[in-house]
Amino acid sequence: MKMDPRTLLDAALKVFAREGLEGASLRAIAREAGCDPSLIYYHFENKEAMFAALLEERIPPLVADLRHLANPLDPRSTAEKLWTAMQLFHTHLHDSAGFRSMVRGQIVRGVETLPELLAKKLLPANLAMQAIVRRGLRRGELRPGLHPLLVIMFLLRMEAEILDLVPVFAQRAVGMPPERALPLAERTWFEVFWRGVATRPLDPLPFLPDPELP
Amino acid sequence: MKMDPRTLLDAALKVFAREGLEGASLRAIAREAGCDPSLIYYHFENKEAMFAALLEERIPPLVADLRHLANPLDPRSTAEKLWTAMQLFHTHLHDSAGFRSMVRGQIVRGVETLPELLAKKLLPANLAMQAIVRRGLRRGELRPGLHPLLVIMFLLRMEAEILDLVPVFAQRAVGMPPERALPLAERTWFEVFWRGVATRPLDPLPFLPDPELP
DNA sequence: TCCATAATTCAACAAGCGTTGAAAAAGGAT
DNA sequence: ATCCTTTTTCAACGCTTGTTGAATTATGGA
Repeated sequence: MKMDPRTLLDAALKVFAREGLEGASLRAIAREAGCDPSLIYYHFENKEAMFAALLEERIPPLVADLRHLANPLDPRSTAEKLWTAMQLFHTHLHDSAGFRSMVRGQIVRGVETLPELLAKKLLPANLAMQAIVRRGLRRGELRPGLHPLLVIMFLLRMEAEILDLVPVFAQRAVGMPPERALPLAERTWFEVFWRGVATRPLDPLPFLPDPELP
Repeated sequence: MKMDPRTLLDAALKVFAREGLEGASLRAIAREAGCDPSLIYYHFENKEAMFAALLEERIPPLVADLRHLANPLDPRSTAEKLWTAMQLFHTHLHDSAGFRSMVRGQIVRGVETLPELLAKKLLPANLAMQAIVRRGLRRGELRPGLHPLLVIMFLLRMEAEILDLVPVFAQRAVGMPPERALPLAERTWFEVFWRGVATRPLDPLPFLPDPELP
């Protein structure tokens, strides 16, 4: 019947997103894919290798897009670049709740093998983000004195938080379906963030999408 | 030798903070307390009951303080109230990394018995925070149109994030010992947040502590 | 000192985990 | 059909987990 490794990865992604890296059991992944757990070991070295494969699909394209964005010749404003960076994280990682929770959880817990690999892979993304922020500081678009790392942490951690929590909270708390609440939360967050870090917080942000869209 | 349940709770707190609710094993807690795992069942009904006991110690005082703060007769500005609210979460929950990760993790995962109890306990805290935000909106201190729940989520989730991540990142990324990096990050975050949500973002915030303190 | 009760440990359970080696099934070429 | 190789399943190992009932030790009052 020849199982496509793709199917296994898709199943794994589903389970990782629900349960996180440690919470996702091979048996659950196998159940999701409709096969025996041991079959996974025929196609992948082990569970972490599956996760690494999923990251490998997502991180390089994200890094490439971020590098493009950080190019100083790109004439867009720092505001628009940061907004776009946030959207890039959304489009590349929105289905990787397992990834997000792991990055966060494992960083707090200590250094193991996977986060180290992860840190290496994500370093270029971090550098690209820093380049954008430093350029914004030099050009006077960002308030002087802000620590670039804190700026990046604020923007991206909250975006991850929104991706995780808003779909759950939306219906019961805001009374909105997630597909409307998510763009609203992201837009609101970026406005708050940008006013917070900008030298001229009251300048309009014409690149933001219309919040009144149906 | 009569083991004080207090000692068990302290040991549990340590392990919960390191490993989270699911990651913390009874055997690890028992090791930390220097006793047999089964002894825990003599003093507590089960693991979740231990966790609930820890919450029981912390949430009511937090709620009481927040209620005081939300009192409309308290003449302080909305900015100072929100800053104080953030500090209250810090002082009451800074040692409860397990609590923070659980609230976040379990909310995403779905509703089980403990989070439901938790939601009930935290509802008054949520209402007090909402009261502060709505009062700020009425008085024109907060930008009109902001969703109160998003405002609260932004402020407190990032505070939790800072408590979790800054102690880890401080040394290696910002080059500071945590005891200096943490106040800096909190202060910076609140400035960003307040400029983001305030009607007059450029007004000074005289109640903030001096960032240049030794 | 004896004894009832409280406090603690021991040993084991069932369940779930990641993983493995061998057995079974399926597929393709001759 | 046969043979070889690729793919899949079965059964099990060793480990950790939460939990429990019985056995053991400590404690305090008569």
